Amino acid sequence: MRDTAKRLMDFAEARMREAGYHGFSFRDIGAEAGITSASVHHHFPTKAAMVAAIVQRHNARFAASVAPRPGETGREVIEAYRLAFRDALHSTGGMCLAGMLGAESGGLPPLLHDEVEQFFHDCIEDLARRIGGDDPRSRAFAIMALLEGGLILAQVYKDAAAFDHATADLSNL
Amino acid sequence: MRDTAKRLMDFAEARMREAGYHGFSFRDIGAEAGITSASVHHHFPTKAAMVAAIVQRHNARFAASVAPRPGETGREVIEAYRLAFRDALHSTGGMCLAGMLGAESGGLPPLLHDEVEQFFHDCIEDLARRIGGDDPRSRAFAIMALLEGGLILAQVYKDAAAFDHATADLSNL
DNA sequence: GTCTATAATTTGATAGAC
DNA sequence: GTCTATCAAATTATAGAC
Repeated sequence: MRDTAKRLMDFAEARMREAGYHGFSFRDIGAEAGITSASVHHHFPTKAAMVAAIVQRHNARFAASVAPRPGETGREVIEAYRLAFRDALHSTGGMCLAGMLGAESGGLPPLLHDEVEQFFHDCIEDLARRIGGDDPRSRAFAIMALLEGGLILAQVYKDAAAFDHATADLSNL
Repeated sequence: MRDTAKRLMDFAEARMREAGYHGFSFRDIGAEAGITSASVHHHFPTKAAMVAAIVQRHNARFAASVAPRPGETGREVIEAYRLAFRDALHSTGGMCLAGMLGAESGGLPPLLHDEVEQFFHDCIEDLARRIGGDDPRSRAFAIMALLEGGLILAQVYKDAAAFDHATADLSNL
């Protein structure tokens, strides 16, 4: 069933957000799902293809979680992004998937790098359109940088509060 | 000679800043230095020990590069940090070593995590003491997050200018 | 300090039975 | 869809010669 594929993606994404692309093997996540690595290959032909599917799902989910709301202010848009990152941190933990793979991108298949770049491109263009104010594009870069860096601090301190400290003043950017 | 050990550390650090802890093997960096992996083991007993030495060197170098200057203002301290990150990006490229390993820390030997946490602890305490103003500790978190996230953007876009866009307004934090 | 040789393990992946 | 069996390659690491 498609359900097993979804569970495998969930396990793999969780491990990647904690430890990166090389942080899981098909054996690892197969064991979590109760199947062998050969069976994982039935659902995904290669590791790169599996991770590509996971990144696409991640990008779509994130876009949906920050969808525009009628009458929103610039500060509300920024706060929506902050809460989207914060919710992911509190629910599944670890880094933003795109942030992790972006950091590691020097050693990843090019296909993955393109999907990761798409995530940042979409977020920054979306923010720049919606936040208003002066030089919205540079501020969009700053917002994404602060959110991603805030997740690194939470990862280092193993404490989601570090993200809150780092982003407390985000909407004044 | 100790010179070979230093060159091996340089090669390994460069690869880690681009691709993470799993982004190099002893064979890789041995080949860059013109020796075999067995010879690399003569200089460093294990990969974890080698990376631990590299992180310690990185932490010390960074601390020296942002050493206090008499009469400095808070804004000058923040700018010194920004330039330290920017110089590293322009010279050797890639992520901050501590930022990369911090992101990946869920899959690293505990010893390495401790050294990475030490880097962030030292930076944040140092910033909090020197920047002045309101709530310096939270602002220190924000500064480190923005700098680390700015490097992720530069990595994703393969363009150091992304770091400059993200951190243009850093000293107003 | 460096080499050859090799061990032990892990990994990504395939073939073919059920 | 899942299994057993297996493969080729890579990785970390060690032993011992030069």
